[in-house]
Amino acid sequence: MEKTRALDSLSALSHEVRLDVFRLLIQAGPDGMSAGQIADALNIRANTLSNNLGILAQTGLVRSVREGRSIRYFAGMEAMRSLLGFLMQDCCGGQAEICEPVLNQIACNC
Amino acid sequence: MEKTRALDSLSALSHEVRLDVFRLLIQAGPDGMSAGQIADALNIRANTLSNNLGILAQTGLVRSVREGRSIRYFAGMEAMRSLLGFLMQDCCGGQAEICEPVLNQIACNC
DNA sequence: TCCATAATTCATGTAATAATGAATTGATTC
DNA sequence: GAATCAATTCATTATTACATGAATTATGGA
Repeated sequence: MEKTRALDSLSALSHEVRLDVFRLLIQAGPDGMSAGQIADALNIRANTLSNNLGILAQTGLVRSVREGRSIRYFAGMEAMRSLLGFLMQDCCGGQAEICEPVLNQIACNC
Repeated sequence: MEKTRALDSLSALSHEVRLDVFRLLIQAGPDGMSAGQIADALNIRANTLSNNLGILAQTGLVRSVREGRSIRYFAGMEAMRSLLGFLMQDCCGGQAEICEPVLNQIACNC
């Protein structure tokens, strides 16, 4: 992951609504949730949520699929894992072999 | 980890200087680096760096120890690990047992 | 075709963040 | 105890992000 994307990802998560949305989708797992379900669950206005979903989606931290007149959102586990990889890159003074196998397991079967 | 601290941590990392500093300290490992060494390595003014180290330190993402007239900084691996735990909490629709053992290994022997 | 629902886009006023120069605190050495 | 070096604090200015109300696009059903 390049630095610009890491910064965008971290910036996306450093906002209460977006953090709540991301964690909700993490917890929802493979089923995901529609925008309306997210708005109801977190009590957020539709346009505010839409803006923030867009910001998360730009980073890959959430993905979306249209289903009829709804749009279903999912946590982007791959983006999450590569963000963690970037943060921990060359950890511990070059002994990367200690950390990288761990990070490779964050995929979490979702 | 409570949400407020997670937001502060993510906000701290979503800034180019602070992200560079954090990753540099991750790479430096257990030896850490003095503020002056960090400033030299990243070509940052002393007061700018000091402000940003302070913001990182508030979150626990960096720790510091005075050594004579220098101050030595380290990456705060424990804070990092608990941030990841918060982000991934109750991952995958309640099947937390898939993810938590992985996160517990991020400690990375540093 | 017309209406209702789901979600997004746009425009605006407000508030939070950041970089810099100057001054200050703390620790060492002569 | 004066001088020096390392790091921090303070005050100012400029930039950026945010929430909201109103309008718009897209889909499905009557």
